[in-house]
Amino acid sequence: MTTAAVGRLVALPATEFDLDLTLGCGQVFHWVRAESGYVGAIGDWPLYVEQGAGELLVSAGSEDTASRYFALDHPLPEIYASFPDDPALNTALEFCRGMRIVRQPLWECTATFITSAMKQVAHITQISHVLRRRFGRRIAWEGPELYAYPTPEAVAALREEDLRECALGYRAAHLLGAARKIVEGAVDLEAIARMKDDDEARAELCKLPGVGVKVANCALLFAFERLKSFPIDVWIERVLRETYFQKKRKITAARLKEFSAKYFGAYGGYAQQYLFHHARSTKGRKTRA
DNA sequence: CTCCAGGTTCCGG
DNA sequence: CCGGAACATGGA
Repeated sequence: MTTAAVGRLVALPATEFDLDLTLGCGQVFHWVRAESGYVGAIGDWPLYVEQGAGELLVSAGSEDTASRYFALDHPLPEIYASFPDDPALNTALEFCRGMRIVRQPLWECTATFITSAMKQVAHITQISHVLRRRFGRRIAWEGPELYAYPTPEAVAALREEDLRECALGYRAAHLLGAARKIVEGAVDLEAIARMKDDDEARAELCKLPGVGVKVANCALLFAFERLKSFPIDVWIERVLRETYFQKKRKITAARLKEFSAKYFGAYGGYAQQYLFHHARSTKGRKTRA
């Protein structure tokens, strides 16, 4: 790929922004490295993006779309100041400084996390690309091949068998059922986005097959702009138990939920993602005594 | 081969 | 409310 293929680049001021962390922390799965940056789609909008010094370089004409997607308006200093002051979170913060929670398209994010159940990040990425290539719309631009995530309508029209062929396993029925409920109008993602109350939004999302509390919380955090939302997966549960509940037994899921909601505060989702990425990135490595 | 992965759903105490 | 088991697939 040449730079000419992605057109002229424009610099967006972006202090406290780390592109590698933001795209590599496991919140979004379809961006691929190209040139000195990444290419990917924001919905059906093609984009090349590159880290600059204190700025983000994006294809000309994509400034507004990119600014919103990469959440350049999130007040990171304020968010960091809101974090509880404890060693585990401080370590994660220094490791992840500049990582932002992006604003993903509603369906794309919800669907992706439906397919994420009991899957490693590498496999979630693979599934995302296969679904896009097979059932998504090809995006016209001069850069590398890009496909939009398949719409609810496109997925709803498939057979479960079509999805099983994409290595979705038992998640195929979930994704198909979710798409159909949305197409039928039984669940309205845009309406959920307008809900004031996070609990109400979560309950509505959980009406979709394949969406339980954890997947709903991921969608709320990564797409519905609910920065307090605190998804508890196997990694975070491990961190919580080992860091904040040492030696205590019989800590139920309800107890973990109650603790995390109270302890991590208004930007709990940011804290969660920093703890998550740090834990995953340092797994298996010896910690200096 | 065994174990585990950004879980959800269904079923018994 | 809580714990177990089933559910698919692939990487380590």
